[in-house]
Amino acid sequence: MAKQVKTAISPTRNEDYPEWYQQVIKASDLAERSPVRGCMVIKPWGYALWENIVQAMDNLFKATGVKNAYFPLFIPLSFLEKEAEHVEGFAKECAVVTHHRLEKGEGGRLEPAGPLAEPLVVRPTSETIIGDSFSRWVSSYRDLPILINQWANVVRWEMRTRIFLRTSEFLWQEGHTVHATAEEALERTRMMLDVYTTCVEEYLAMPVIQGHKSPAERFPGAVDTLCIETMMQDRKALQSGTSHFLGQNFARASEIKFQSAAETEEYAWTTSWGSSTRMIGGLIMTHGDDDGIILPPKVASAHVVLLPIIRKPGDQQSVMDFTEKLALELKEQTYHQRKVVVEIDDRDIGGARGWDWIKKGIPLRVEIGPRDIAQNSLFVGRRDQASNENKAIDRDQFVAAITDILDEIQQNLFQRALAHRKEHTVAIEDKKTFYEF
RNA sequence: CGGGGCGUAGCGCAGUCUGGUAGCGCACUUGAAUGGGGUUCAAGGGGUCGGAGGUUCAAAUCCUCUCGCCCCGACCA
Repeated sequence: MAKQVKTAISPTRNEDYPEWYQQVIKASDLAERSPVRGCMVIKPWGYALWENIVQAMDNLFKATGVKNAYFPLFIPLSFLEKEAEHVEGFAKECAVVTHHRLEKGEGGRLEPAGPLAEPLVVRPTSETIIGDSFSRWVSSYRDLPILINQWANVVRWEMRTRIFLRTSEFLWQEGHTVHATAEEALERTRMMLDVYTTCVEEYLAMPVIQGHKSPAERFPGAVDTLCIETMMQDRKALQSGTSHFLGQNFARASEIKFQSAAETEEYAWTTSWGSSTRMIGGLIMTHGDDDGIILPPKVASAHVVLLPIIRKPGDQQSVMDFTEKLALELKEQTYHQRKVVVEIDDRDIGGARGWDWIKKGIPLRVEIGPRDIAQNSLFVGRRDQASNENKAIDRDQFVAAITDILDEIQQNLFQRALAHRKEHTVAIEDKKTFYEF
């Protein structure tokens, strides 16, 4: 008799949301905790998801004229001291490198040796080190604008970490631009917020609300910080990207000056904008259900898993042939600039196999047995539908329709998240009502 | 960093109060039977009991210190 298990994940979201989050990640095969405090190991299933997000976002950046570059991991301590408010905000929570050698000490232990003349800070963000380069890249208004992005890791020694949502080290992109006028810099600040909105809504299927951060929440040294927020299933908001108008603050700190057409020397206007692996945390908390994560097709690590069902040894050959031929045809389909990614799972582990893929959030599961082959059909389960709602679909129709089905899932996930947000949003016009609420 | 909880096999836990041969479930390996929703049976492998020091004939268990994890709070640029 099959074990009576109602949901693949325990506890459910309603029972204990934070614990559900931990469990759903464990079951998803996306990532795991590492021996290093607050740091995570991103496993292949999770990294493929990140690569797809990177790809989508990178294309959107480049479409606005942004180019990628790379700057050092280490920032001289003195660089961080240049911008007064920046100093305030970044004085804490940084990893600092003070030595450059290890020596064998007492009892064979390795001990730091060779103190550095100036400590190096592992970048928590790169305004200052990139600003240093910009100061040399800019001398004339003809050099502007400069539109740079880097994909990198950064370290922020947070007191409390949660996998994907806030880790000591995380992967992100940081864009840094330099402009001749405040208007142009402001326009860029808003433009990149729109790019984030597009990416998060169209690829991650998460409805976004744009806004301004309060002065207290503003990036240290910024004149204005714009952000996008998304509502999780526990009805809390998650910041999923920020875009900063830095005014001339960092230009003054880093001496980014240029000669204008009117032959005057002026400080440039800069922006910076970032988004990180936290988006994956948001994705999990937006779409996940009590059976695990649900990956939106446009960024899913894989689109469809084929599950051959072999009952008798004699069926092995014909089922596998049918499966592999189907895989080849599916892989030829293109879904939003990406070839359809197909997994074949022929492990002989019974029903646990299907549940593995449900927990991993793959959009489509296809069971292939002798019965299906006889009828040239497939038994298809969609991750955005109940786990027992599988349907028989004609094989050739499925191949022809797979991109439409994936689109349907993508849309469905977005609409579901949007409905959830609407249901739990209240418009409040005055302070009194707000505090009462 | 403050409050609370917890560290025993890959995961989840019992054993700790009352010191006496290291256990259970799942996972894993092998074999067999099954087979379209977590199947069953059998036989196996795997543990410095987070770490260090102490008490004792004897420590997972008692004492001291320490490290780490989870939740809440502050922080989250």
